[in-house]
Amino acid sequence: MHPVIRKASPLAALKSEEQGALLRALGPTVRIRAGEDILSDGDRPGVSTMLLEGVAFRYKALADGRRQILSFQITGDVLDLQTYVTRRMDHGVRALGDCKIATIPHAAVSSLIERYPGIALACWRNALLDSAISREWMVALARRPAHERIAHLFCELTYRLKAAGVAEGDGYRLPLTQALLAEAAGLSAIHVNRVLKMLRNDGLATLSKGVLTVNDWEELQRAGHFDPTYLRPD
Amino acid sequence: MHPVIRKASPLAALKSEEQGALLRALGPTVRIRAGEDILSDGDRPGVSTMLLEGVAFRYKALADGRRQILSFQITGDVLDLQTYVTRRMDHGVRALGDCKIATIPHAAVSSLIERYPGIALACWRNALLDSAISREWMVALARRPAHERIAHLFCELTYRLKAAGVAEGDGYRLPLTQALLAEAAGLSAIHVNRVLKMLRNDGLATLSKGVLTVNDWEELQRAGHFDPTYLRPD
DNA sequence: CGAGGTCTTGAAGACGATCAACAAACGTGG
DNA sequence: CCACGTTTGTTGATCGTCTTCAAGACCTCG
Repeated sequence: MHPVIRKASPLAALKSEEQGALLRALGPTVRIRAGEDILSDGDRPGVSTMLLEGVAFRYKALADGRRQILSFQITGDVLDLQTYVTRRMDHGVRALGDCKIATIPHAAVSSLIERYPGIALACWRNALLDSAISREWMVALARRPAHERIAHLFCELTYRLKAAGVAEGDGYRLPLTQALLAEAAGLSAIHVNRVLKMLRNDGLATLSKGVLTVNDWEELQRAGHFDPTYLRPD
Repeated sequence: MHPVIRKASPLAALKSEEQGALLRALGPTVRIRAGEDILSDGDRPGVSTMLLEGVAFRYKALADGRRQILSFQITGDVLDLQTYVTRRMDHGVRALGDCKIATIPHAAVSSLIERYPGIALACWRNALLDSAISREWMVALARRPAHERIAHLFCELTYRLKAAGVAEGDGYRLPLTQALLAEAAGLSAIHVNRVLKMLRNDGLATLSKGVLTVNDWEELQRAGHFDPTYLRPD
């Protein structure tokens, strides 16, 4: 299997004929450096973008300059299939660490989903997984206290990255600053700092110098009320 | 145009031939009373459900019994096209007021989207609109203070219901209790009460006996930082 | 070595939750 | 029609979580 079609991804179910067609439609690989926008709010791209390597995040900017991170995307995710239908991006997508991407012209998307129903279904599945993650995250933002939110986010990222075969072992590279974590969790950076200290002291997880170390996976899941069911599209 | 295919809905762009095919595929109309589940968490329906009349809401229950409302659905929305792909509901959908629904067997969905690409596209558009609303709501839950959240929610509902031609004038029926509003806004019912009092005293909006009256639309939009762009799929 | 980003800690204050009590509205049955 | 229990709405008081302000330590990289 091509490394971009990572295991456990919605694309993994594609027949090899379909995988080949999809990969052939991809344009050249482009490197994006950490912190750069892959897609900006208001863009009207004529292509759809696939994340080949690295971690990126969706975000919205508020009028006063604050930002809210909406979700994280990992290797193998299609970042803006939506622009194929709606044309205009209503949020930005930014590289967390260094990334590699490739694009597919919307016209090629058209003929792919027309010719290969399996690809259309896989894209649909991908979008539904994103929605499921959004729903779970809405509940966390609205109802869970700070330490549960952070624990839950750590669980989700760890689970997804491991399922994708991108992360291994107890500690893995995750170039997330406390400020970014605050923008994801709907908290202030200062409070994130205090929560991280608690998680560290309690021996659950440690985020330091861009490496997330999960010290007690069972307890971390409990702390974040994490149930991975929503990540398995069944 | 059939009243179910309400104006401004993603389905409104369908050719009349496609509309006819869609409507013929619908099963008999079923009445649902206020407060009843249309779909429950964990359901594996063999049909997809369309909301013909009324307002419903998606929700998730937390382990401790609290609930979070994820979104509101109105006349013409397809409630669980997702089960066509993922089979299992990961949240519930409940009737806010009395509703009418009709179902379409998944097999019929299959042949519809196969035969009429326009229907597939409209369904896709419908799903993307839901996602856009989720994103906006995530920002509100994470970053906006209570009165902005409530104002924003009132704006969104008013805008959508008017665009759909379901609500008219400055006051319209919306059987929303303060407790439910709290479950949607991620607040306590008591605080919702105080916020409503403020909105009422400031002459922005009044929610009383299941009727939402918008007293000052311009000011309400400002108070909620409401920009309807995200509701127009372009 | 200096500069900017990141992390850390303390103190004060705001926003919203919780607790407690009561009023008003509503539906039901007597 | 009234008595009632239940749901919904209202208000006050207290408390806790998280924010904001302020300052300093650490780290990395030119």
